[in-house]
Amino acid sequence: MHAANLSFFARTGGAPQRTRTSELAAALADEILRGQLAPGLRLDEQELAQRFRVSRTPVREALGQLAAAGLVEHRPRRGVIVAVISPQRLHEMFAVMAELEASASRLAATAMTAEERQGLDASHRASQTAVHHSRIDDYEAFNQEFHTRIYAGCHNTYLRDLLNATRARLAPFRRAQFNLLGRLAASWREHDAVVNAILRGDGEGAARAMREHLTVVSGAAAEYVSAQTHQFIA
Amino acid sequence: MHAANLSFFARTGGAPQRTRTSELAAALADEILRGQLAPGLRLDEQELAQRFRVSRTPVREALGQLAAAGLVEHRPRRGVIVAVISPQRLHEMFAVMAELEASASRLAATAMTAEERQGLDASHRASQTAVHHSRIDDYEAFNQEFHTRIYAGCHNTYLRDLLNATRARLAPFRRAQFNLLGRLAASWREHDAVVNAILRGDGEGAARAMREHLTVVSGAAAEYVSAQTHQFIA
DNA sequence: AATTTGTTTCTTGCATGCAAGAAGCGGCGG
DNA sequence: CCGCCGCTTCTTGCATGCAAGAAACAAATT
Repeated sequence: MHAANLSFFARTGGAPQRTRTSELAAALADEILRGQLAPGLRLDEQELAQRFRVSRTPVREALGQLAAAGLVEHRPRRGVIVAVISPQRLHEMFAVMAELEASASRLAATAMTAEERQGLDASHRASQTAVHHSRIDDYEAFNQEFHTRIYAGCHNTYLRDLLNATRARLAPFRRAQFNLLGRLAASWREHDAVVNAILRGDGEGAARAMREHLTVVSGAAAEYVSAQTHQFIA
Repeated sequence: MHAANLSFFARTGGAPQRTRTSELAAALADEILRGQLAPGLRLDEQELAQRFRVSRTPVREALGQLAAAGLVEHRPRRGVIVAVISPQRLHEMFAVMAELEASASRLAATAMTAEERQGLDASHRASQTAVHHSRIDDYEAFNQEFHTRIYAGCHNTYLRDLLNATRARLAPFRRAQFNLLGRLAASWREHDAVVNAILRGDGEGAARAMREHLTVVSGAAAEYVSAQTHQFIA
């Protein structure tokens, strides 16, 4: 799985117009979101400049933009570190993620086109075989698609931006592939509730189903990560 | 009313540590959010450098951060312009604002402390006199306070950040003081529904009431602005 | 021995310089 | 008369240089 598409710095649409600063920002964001640069790690300007064969200027500009996006923390005159997310804040972000997805579901229930509804339904049905055969990786792909389809279906680019940004910031903490095996069937049933509500245009029901679904998942993930957060405190 | 606190660049907590770049970013964000720099306006690096008596470097860094935050648009090799918000996107943002506030209300209904509930109730009751005397300015202040108290009451700093950011970006379009007079009593009743739901711990009810409240307000504002958006296109 | 202060070194923040694109313009051709 | 092409100029993007602040270290004093 390539995390690059999670990055809101991958401005590679239309007229890409690559500039060193933007490439650096995208590359660093990617490494951070993938967890290759651990939270708390100090990012040295010179070191990065050497590594990417550029001067310190574009490095500084990229770091500044990452700081504005919240991926790194900038202590004036004291350097830049990869943002450290406290367990508290992690819980908050998961909670907001659930709320945002619930909102997207509500909007999607009334805004989706017939084609979008069909596509969502088809994808969801297809995922059922992955459940039957306990193919976790396949299901995970369907799971991604499920959420992405709903993001698209809400027809609200601002909400999609918020969702993608939040999802990206949570990405490093999802790697855990937390015992999805045991939840495969349950997850599908939860998805089913969301899909049915959306198909019948029940926004409120879709929102509630999605919120419940994510509250379960988020809870587990947050617990899991919180338990081992010490490794990030360094 | 000073808009500085609306800016997410006003990182003036703890160790302020002023750096020219951060001051520039805050100052420019402020001017943009106040509408002093019209959307579409081209921001010349040299000109800004002269105006703020600094070199181009901090100006460039500040602009890069504003671009990362979405307040300006960066066309590589072609300069930076103040972000233009289409009527479409404006509608979307208002819709998301309503969803976010609804979520905050839901969370507040269960997370608020006894003191916070008392404070909300007291403030809301006090605002009633402003309605009786049709004192719009007073009511507007209470209105602000009402929303701020709910932001605080949800006990979720990430959600608060999203709310503040969205509210800030919408600020330039709210200036319109759209015929609040006629809505004074209605607004208070809508607030009343939210407050009652929160006080009785009814998250779902609070969310619904808040969403309805904001859908009314947002709709009006969006219409109003869309109608005269041409002035921003140029 | 511990703490504090002075010094050294290293990093950051900003200014400046230079080269590569982009916009504007004049001339040429259709 | 209009459109296209090369040139000029201006702006941006990046590199480099320098000074101020912070961290690290050492020495001296209590």
